[in-house]
Amino acid sequence: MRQKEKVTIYDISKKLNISAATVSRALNDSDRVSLKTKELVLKTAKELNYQQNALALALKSGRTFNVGVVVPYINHTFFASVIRGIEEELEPKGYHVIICQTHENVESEAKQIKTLLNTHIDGIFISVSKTTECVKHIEEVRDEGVPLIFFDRKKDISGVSSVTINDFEGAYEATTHLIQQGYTNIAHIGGDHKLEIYKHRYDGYIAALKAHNLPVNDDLLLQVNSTVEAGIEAVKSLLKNNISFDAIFSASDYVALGGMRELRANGFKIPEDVGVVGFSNEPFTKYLERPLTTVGQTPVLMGQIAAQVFLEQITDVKKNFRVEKKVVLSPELYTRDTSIKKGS
Amino acid sequence: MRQKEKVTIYDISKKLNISAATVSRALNDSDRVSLKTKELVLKTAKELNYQQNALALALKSGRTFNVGVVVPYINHTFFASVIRGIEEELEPKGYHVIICQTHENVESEAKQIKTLLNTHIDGIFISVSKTTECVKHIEEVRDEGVPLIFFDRKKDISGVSSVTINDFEGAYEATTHLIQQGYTNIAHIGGDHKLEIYKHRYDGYIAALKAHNLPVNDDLLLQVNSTVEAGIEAVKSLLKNNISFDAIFSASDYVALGGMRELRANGFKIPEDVGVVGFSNEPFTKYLERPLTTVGQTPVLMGQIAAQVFLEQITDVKKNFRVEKKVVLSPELYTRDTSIKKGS
DNA sequence: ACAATTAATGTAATCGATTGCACGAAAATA
DNA sequence: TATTTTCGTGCAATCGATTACATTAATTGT
Repeated sequence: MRQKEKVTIYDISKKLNISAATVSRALNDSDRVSLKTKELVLKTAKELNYQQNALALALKSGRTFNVGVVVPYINHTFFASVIRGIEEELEPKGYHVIICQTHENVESEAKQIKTLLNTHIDGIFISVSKTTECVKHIEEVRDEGVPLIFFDRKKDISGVSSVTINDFEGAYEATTHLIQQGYTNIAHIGGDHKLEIYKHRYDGYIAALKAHNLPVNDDLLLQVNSTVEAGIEAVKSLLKNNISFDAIFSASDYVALGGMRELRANGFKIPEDVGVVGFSNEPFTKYLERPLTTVGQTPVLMGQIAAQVFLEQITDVKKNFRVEKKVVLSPELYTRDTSIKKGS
Repeated sequence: MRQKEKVTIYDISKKLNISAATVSRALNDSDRVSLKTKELVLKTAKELNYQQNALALALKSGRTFNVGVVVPYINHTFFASVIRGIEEELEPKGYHVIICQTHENVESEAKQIKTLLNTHIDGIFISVSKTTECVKHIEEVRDEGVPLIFFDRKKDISGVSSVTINDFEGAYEATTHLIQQGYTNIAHIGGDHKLEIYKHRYDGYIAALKAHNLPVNDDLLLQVNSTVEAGIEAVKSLLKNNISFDAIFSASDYVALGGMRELRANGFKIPEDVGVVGFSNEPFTKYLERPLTTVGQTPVLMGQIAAQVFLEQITDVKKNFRVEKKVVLSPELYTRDTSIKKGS
């Protein structure tokens, strides 16, 4: 099967004995073409099954109607949902979303961004990788004049907009909830503070303890990757070091899952002996044998808003100015079995 | 911040007082350029930070070095892993992967494919949606001469290659395992037979029963969507109709998860009262309070092989012939807690 | 030393669509 | 009727890179 030759405006122009310029104008509904020719062109275009060549258009106009989304992992429900939100908002406007994964690797992130720029996308949405410290590759995007929007995991770069959730608030609420349930010795298994989100969750946890006059115990503070395996290891280390605790506030559902597994393996009952709260409201948390209390982040909404910020931005660019917009969403605590003491 | 003007071969040619043609040839390492100019051009290109304009190249050559991957959901670990495999294989060759979701909706699928074709991708990888019956939009891809490769969920279309797993074998092994564990009254909660994979899993289940002289009971056969909710509903309906069973072989881990939840809610013990086996080896299955027995599908390998088939195909197209290639991978049973009777 | 090669570079068309400018015809105005 | 507008259309350049063909310069052979 050979490649079908595509129909171009020249084919239409030849068939109608008019110039390609007129055809182009007719297709773009210019007011400098007579109604008659317009209709004729439109009819013929349909007959020949004309499809505008996106590449030629992009080359000429500089706009591809493609945007890039860069995330650590596409199979984390949180990111997948944000992408869903972005798609929902941009698809009606004719945009196409190119999704890239970094697997939490800066080099990969830099490479993906470079490729995206080379593909001439109209904008980039990014949730930075855990290993991202140097932000040169991100500043480059800004300097090329390509709209960039951070979501969830951002870096402080001047002139760049972001949509995040109030991680502090989420952590504060989660921790307060545990305290109100009667837990007093709450461990926090968080993530690397290089990522703002983990720093904020940590801060929220600390603030909640202080607000309730509970001591902060450094032994109860851990920083790990957000994987099930890391959760298992974290609890193992707590137990090995004979550190006593009656609850865990984890900055990740995966870590919480691993932690609970290890606790059970060591004979602890949840929530009787140890209360557990996670973060992200991954779908599996709801369906566990004992559903996990967790902080939800309204990811679809986050994506939608990020897309809106992008759309504002591109009209701003046309007007030749740029506004830095910082949107912060509120999280929501889903109270489920793992943090509700039977007695209370 | 204004858009930085890009450096083109004309900028290089002006600076060196040579023609753009020579610059182009030098950059492409043509043997019709003197070594001196070649080096000079390469040096100047580096100095000016020249980046080839992918759009112009694509317009001229017809190749974009972009491929599209169309899946129902990107947040299903199975699909995400296949994508990972495709990326791993194609990235070194300079290809970029555009990921599209259909949300199990044919209309969306057709639209995504149309957009991909319009974006002039070099090939398409697809796992069709559940609702895909009419395959006109897929035949169109083939007819346009764009390489198309099915993975996992395929349709029978002549001239189209595919990479799948042996679902029959996986189901046969899973069912046989349950039988060997002493379960005799095994329900099968499958999926819509419009998808080959579910038909094959059903066939494998039936074949295993027959091979062990067990009767096939229509009451024990259900077809549902692969969601947790559907699993809950399925078990509800079995219980409501007083249909007795001592095991479930589910064609989906999500359904199995929902099913187990409902069983427990009704006081059934797993695996003592009811044995359960899922399908896909989703990561959460391993970390459940009671880890789920399930059939693994080597998705990364599937992606890699699909990519290889694609690469073969595009060289074939150049040679002006096309081979239809059907690769079938072997699944693997992960035996875990939910199907191992304590006594045995 | 002169014709015949060969090597290196330039010219211009091409990929498909857009758009500023120019031109002719028809319509409106004086 | 003469003159100015308005309208519809065409010409040609442009976006950036590639490449067949032409041309010039350098090299070889006799």
